[in-house]
Amino acid sequence: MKIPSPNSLQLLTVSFQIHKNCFSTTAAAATNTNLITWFNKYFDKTDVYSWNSLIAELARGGDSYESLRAFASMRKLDIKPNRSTLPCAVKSCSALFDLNSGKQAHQQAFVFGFESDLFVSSALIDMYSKCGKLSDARILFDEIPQKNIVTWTSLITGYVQNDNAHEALLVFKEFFIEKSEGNGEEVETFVDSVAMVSVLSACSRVSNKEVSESVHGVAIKLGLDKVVAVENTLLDAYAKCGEVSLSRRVFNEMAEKDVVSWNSMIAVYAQNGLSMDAFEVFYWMLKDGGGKYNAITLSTLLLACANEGALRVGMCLHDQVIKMGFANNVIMCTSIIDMYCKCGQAEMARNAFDGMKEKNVRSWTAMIAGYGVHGFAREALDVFYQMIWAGVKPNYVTFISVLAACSHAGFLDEGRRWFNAMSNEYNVEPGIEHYGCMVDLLGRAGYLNEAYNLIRSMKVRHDFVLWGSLLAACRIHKNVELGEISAQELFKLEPSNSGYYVLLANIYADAGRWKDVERMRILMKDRGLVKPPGFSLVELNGRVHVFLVGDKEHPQHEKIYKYLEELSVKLQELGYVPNSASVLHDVDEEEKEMIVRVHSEKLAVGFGVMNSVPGSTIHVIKNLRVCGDCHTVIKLISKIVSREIVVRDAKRFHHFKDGLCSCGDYW
DNA sequence: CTAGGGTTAG
Repeated sequence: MKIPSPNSLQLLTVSFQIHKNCFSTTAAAATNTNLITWFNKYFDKTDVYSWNSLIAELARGGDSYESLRAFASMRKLDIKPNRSTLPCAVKSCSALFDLNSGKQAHQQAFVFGFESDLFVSSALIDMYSKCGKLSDARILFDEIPQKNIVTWTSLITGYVQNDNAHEALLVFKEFFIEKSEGNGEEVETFVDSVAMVSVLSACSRVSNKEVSESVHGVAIKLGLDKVVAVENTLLDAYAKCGEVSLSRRVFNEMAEKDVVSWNSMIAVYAQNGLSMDAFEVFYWMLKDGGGKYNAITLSTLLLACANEGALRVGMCLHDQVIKMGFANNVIMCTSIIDMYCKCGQAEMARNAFDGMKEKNVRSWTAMIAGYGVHGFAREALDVFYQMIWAGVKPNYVTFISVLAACSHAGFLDEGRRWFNAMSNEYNVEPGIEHYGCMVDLLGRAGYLNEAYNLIRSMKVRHDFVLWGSLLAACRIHKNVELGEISAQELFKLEPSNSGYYVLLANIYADAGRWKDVERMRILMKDRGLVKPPGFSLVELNGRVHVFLVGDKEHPQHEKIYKYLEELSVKLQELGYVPNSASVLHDVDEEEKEMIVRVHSEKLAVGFGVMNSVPGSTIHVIKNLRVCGDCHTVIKLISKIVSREIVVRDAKRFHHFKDGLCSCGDYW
């Protein structure tokens, strides 16, 4: 689980008084009642049209299972299906991912001579590709002599949904060229908005700006660029290749926006860490969008809260989820678990998790990952064992979470065991992330050479995560030689990430190699790199307070400095000596000490202690990793003031209590 | 009485 970096330097003060603005969940019943009335009055079991209506109506209403049952009953009575019967029946098979019924329907189509009917064959192509049988879909497609746009679209969508967007685009290109060669007009009548959406969804997965732009051009030329669904997919396609501002432009230029448009824009912002923008669009949606939002809206907003660590808003959203009747929605609950974990509330996450009626792999994984970043490896592994006991098959991400949990707590033996078991017993091949966890785990335990050899022996390609983990381990275990090797790799992989230069500089500083420290400083300067400013957030009474290094903006800053001065006397009584090694040595000793003393996390903790009820837990969120000196100080503060202090940094959670930290001083 | 599409979680 990656810990997001909070982005909001503004105060996130959100009041949530919008309970009336939501989609009614009780409106659906009416259509079913109508169907039953109709059924009792007019249904003639000997009439194929009656059956068709029934099958079609059930399929439209989303009850594919009943639709298929109706088809089976009809066949039992020996009523011959006509050309309208089969497409609906096949569609229901696709919706249920029921390959066997699909094959039977295919057989029926063959028997009754509808195999080459375009409606039937399109539905069959869709059915085979949704059931993962893309090659069968392709065979069917190739056998159709006169294809129409729906046939082509079915195949294109098939490729997209089977993770081959590249091939999907090639199919579209083939179609486009074929049609353009005859005469240009034919293409215009041939491509419709559904096809356009399908092609654009392929673009969004390929995530290449030029490709998306050229398909956008095609859409404009064909006059399809003002169709809402096309615009929505286009918005997504631009976002997926990192062009958030182009997404916003598409969004702004839309004449009409539907709930998908709003949700997509909110999701784009939330996924890119622009949480405030996500909320701004949401408020705009409430005002101008008719105020109708749904489960997906809430799910994306929960992600924004998770990014910011905005617990209060997250709890309001949770409340709203319950009020709107989404509490049993698996995706929704998983978002809630994720939000609570990233807001430092592992217990609340666990409550939400235990209350779930049904869980899927992702829900289990979210809980395991959540416990992991908190350093609660025992709990994470217990959930993992329960998951296996429940018969849920762990996937690639589950094993990342399990190994990450082990690495955050230093569970070397269990980490090794699961690293081996994942491929041997569960058929999941380790990828870069799993290796990353193992490097972390070995590095933490001091097996630096073993970690180094593991990286060197890897079959998968190298990555900054691996060398980054090793570099961090070298810092802790003061290994200059391997630290230099790791840093060299990292400079090649990510030359503009200032963090690596700072880490290596700190390793040199610890070894007293000041010339090398100076060399790093000059190197950073030459490459125009600056250390991003650190800031910390504390949420208090629904307001988020932001502290920068040496902050003088916060209304209480003078009081906080005074309080920290008082604390520092007590700290020194406990034997604390300021350690400024975490500061890049570009300032003289005295100034360094000053900077360390006013690191944002110290200010945030001081503020939290001063302004909250004695005995209550303090939650702080930091955008960078917590510095060594602050870590020591916060440990001692937790003892002096008898408070539990929870700090989320860029990598994990630290639970400070009674002078100790849950990370075991390794992070 | 008939086919194909867009947004969400690790």
